[in-house]
Amino acid sequence: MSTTELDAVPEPKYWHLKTVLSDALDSEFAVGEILPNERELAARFGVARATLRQALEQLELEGRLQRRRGVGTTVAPPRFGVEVGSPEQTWPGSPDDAWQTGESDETKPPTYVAALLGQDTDQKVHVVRRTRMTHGQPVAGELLYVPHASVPGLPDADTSGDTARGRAVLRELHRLELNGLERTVELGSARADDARQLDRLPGAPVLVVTTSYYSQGAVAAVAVSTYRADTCRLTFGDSRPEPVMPGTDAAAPAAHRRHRPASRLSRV
Amino acid sequence: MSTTELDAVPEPKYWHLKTVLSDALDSEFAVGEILPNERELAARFGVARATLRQALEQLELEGRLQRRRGVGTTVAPPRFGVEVGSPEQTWPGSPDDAWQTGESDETKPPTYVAALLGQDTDQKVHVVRRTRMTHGQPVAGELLYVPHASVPGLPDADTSGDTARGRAVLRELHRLELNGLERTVELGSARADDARQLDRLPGAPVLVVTTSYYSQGAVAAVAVSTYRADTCRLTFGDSRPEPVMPGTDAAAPAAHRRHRPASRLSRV
DNA sequence: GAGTGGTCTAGACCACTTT
DNA sequence: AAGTGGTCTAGACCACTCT
Repeated sequence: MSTTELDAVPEPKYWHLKTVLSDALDSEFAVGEILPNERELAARFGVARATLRQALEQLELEGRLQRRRGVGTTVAPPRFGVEVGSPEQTWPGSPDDAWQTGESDETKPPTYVAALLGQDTDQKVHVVRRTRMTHGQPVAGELLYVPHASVPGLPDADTSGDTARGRAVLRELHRLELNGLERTVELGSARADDARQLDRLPGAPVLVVTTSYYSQGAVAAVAVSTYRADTCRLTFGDSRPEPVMPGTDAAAPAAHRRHRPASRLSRV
Repeated sequence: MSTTELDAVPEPKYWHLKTVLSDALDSEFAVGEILPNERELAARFGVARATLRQALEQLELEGRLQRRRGVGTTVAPPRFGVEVGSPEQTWPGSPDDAWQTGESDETKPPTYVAALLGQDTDQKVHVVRRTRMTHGQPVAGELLYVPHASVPGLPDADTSGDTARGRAVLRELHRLELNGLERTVELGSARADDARQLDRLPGAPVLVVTTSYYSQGAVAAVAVSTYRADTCRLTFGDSRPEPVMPGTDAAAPAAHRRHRPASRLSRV
């Protein structure tokens, strides 16, 4: 079996493998279909399992595959577009937002959050856990940090781990005027708790969105959201010059919510 | 039952290793310092090199380390914050933007770009290559796709691979009115050409930002930018609630351009 | 219990950079 | 030439999900 071509360019095997597999996915497999298992695939391509896995890992990173221990490897559907930056700026927990409020707690924030909030590290804040669902699947987890100063009306009674308390924090937060917000997006890997929440293994790649909510010139709250990087495509509707039409379902420019906007990573 | 449940959780070695290394980085190493080589580290921790590498890979993914073949592994500086979504919406190539215009070409766009542009796949468009530099390092590469319809004034003379032509395309583009834009962010892996441009190996993780520029209700141009995920933190200055005051320079909330907002991935 | 992906080992050689 | 990280192998065992 002369392996055809390309001895001139010492392309790594796993890289070439990835290309071959990628093509095969486009032409021979349907979404949701299960691939042959790793040992079989490795044998079929004449490589060690570790090499085969290196290719699969990349394809999973690109959202083309989904692997689950004990089950198998399946062809992933195109990534969801999850809206992160809607033109109308609202506090977290607004009636229309896609998050489910979870437990609330009261702890010292991590240093980088304390820095964003402009307060000392040893000062406790409210922490509200939230989850974002799409198509019945959890796509993101969030920790919302709210300093006591932002929700002065909240009684101190501490029924920790209570979802009712989480809702109370959000309700109090809404009394403030929202003066703007700022976001950053970076790559991270899922901590153990995030991973569990997202139905992934620890270390899975996530997109970390950090949002600072401003009120009266100060940071009133900080949200750290971790989105599954394999299944999500974050969308920002910066957009639109026309008069704001809140409530109306995305009167955004047409032609982009297409049938299946093929990922840039698929075959052209 | 009677025994403590501590060993009930078999944490993977590489995961534990990563934690140990992460702590060591914070306490014993300075930015830029080189670590012992992989064989030595593996021996020191009593694991196989592959296992050690699994931990290093994660730390690199999180932007904590930087590895270069033939050189060694160094402690990475905190991620840059690169502004992606400024409040003032401008065409690419505006005088203040951070991009260097490169070669221009004329080819068929990939299918997903054609879809965004709302035109057939076999129809050629202008393609302008651009590079974004920060601190003397390339942090992003971009392909800007401009349909002929958007730049009717451009002569057809094709001196392909010319940077002057790239600038001409941008200049013509600026004649249009910009009516809004839309962005998506997703995780990808660097193609061979991107990798070369970003001084990384193919397959390196990148943040892919896709921007659709709208003019008169249609998509006038599409930019696909790939940022180094290991070194970049994308920032979006969504911000600002006050009545829209175009032209006025972002009266954005202060206190957020801090000295060095520690990454969420560093020790708390 | 059978089958899957996840972890781990102990080697080997290659591609690259520096000396 | 020496030293680094990058690729690859051929095994082994573990954790998990199904039936």
